[in-house]
Amino acid sequence: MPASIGDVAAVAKVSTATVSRAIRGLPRVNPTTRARILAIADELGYVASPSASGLATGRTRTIGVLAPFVDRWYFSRSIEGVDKALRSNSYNLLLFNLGGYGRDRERLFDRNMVRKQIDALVVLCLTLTAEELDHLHRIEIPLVATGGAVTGCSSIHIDDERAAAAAANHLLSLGHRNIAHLHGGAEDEQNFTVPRLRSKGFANALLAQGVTPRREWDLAGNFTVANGVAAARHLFDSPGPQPTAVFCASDEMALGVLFEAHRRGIRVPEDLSVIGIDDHEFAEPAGLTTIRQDPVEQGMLAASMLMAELEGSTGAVADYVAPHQLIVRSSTAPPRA
Amino acid sequence: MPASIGDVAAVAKVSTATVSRAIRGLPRVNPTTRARILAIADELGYVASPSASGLATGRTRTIGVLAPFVDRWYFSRSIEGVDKALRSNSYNLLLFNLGGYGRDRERLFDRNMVRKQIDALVVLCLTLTAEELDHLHRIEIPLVATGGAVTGCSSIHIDDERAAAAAANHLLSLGHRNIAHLHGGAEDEQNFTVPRLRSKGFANALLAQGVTPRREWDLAGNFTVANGVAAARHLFDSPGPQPTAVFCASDEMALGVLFEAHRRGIRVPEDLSVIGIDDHEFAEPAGLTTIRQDPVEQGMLAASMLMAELEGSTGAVADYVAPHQLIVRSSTAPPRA
DNA sequence: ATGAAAGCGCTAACAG
DNA sequence: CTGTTAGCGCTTTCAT
Repeated sequence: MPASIGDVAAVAKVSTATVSRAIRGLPRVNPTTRARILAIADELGYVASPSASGLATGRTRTIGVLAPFVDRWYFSRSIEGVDKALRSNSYNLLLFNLGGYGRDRERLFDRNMVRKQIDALVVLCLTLTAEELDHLHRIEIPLVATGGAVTGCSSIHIDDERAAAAAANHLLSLGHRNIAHLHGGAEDEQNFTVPRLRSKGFANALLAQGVTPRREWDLAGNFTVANGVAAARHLFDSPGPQPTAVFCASDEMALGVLFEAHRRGIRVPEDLSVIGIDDHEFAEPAGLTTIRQDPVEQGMLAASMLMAELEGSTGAVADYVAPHQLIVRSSTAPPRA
Repeated sequence: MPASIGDVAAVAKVSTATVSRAIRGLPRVNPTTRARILAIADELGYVASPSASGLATGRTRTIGVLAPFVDRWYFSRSIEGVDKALRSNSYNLLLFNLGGYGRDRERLFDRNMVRKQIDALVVLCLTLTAEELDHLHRIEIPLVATGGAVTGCSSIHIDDERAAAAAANHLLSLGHRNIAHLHGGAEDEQNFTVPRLRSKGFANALLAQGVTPRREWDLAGNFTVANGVAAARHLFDSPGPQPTAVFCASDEMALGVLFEAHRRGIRVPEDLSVIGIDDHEFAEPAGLTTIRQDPVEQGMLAASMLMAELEGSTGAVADYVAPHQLIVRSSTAPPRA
């Protein structure tokens, strides 16, 4: 029922080839003819079938986004960014949600995905196995990772080590020496290099000031609020000396610490300073000091690189270190004398 | 380069028709032959081209999700739900993000979208214009809305009026009579019936107890934390009597109120009770009393209905009232005597 | 149970 | 500037 290119051609009394050229704005078609064709196409409500042109050209004008989660801050913001860039260029966004790490990656890589289905792919915060990368490269589509380095493909991300160091240095410069560390847990570290880098940046910053991180103040979370709360409970319940500050590898965890501290009457920043990384939507309302990064920008950049590459700009996809910035709010202050 | 059905057929020494049947598990193909074909297909890494089969069948095995935002709680959770259901049935998810209300809806509806591109569509929390609905129906694909009623199409959502009433009744039963109301703003109300329904449920519940909502305690937010903070500031800064409780039409706004109250030393629930709707990921960590709803379930249901309809179960797409439930935490208590 | 052949709707040379 | 002619890769009658 929907008008096909043949219908338009018939009404316009031209060949389908001409209609195709006219609609796609290709050269070598009389301006008058083009106008007439466009008018007719519009009237008939004609829109080229993606399947048909996809079959004919090998291009789907669709870019895939592979993410382990879609409902966590970094991911949903990145998707927003990717979409924003695609939207203004009439590209479609096909979402591949793993629903956690590990999950059914295999099925996704082996079959369904990426098989004449998308023209390019952006991988969000995921470390790919050599096999997966190989599979992806074999399919020969442009590829870019965001939110963390991925060996074997270009990526866009902040310098996590320096970002963590910046957070640590902020606390150190305020005079803190007893700093707890809430980082990503085992699962995250396995799937993702970021937690490791942030931990390293934190530890080195302390060491550089002659401060030795304490074993008992090293907590594992998994980047979620719930785990921030759990870690804070564990920390606050521990006997022995308490830290005067806590560095969290993500704002979500930091917010969890804030909630738990509040519940216990531990005043922030008077009794405890808290700093995170991200500048999550809730950071400003909560007065959380943090190291800001902008996943929307990163996602837009990733999509733009991919589209440029697809349009022929070889080399458009490249590594990029996104900026980060310390945002001081009210959750950090000098330790009590 | 990627193996095509012809390659498989050639190696198996059968026709492409047989390969097609074998791969898709259709009847009328010798078990032995099928096994051989499957083995060969696997070895060759053969996967049918979606464009080609899409062109031949008119089915894309892709379902679209239309949302005004992707990075807000309800939406990202709904997407997760839709995806979860699709994933287990090898359907793809094409994301149409409006990037706000109004935006470039026209372009989306007129061209790109929904044109041999998706088999069905789920619309998230969006009121469609008669024209848009007409356009969608004209394309004759199954359609279902989530998170709010949409005239002219089936939808899945909680009974917002009763949910709001439940929240109000909780406060009333605790003894509150001076209750502020933080609801959706103009833009939300225009695009979306939910805010109106929640406001109505709240007001009626109060009226039923002989309590008249006060004009000056009626604040407009837009469902975000930032606006919750802004509204709370406005409320707390106002001269005259202060309410003993505030009902927020969403948890995100309620969390904003919590943050601002905390900043000012207003104790919750001693000085002020706060209740929201949603059971946002941060509600439990923050101790926020709320009316719970589960967008993941709603999204899964929406996707399941659509897939069933596509598989031939006419009438599978239908209206459904999702459950809601009062979750009492530590942000509500009787008003001080 | 299997094959031959005709498309699905569009694009891409190649002519004219 | 425009038309002809092949496909793109898969599905689907209709035969056999």
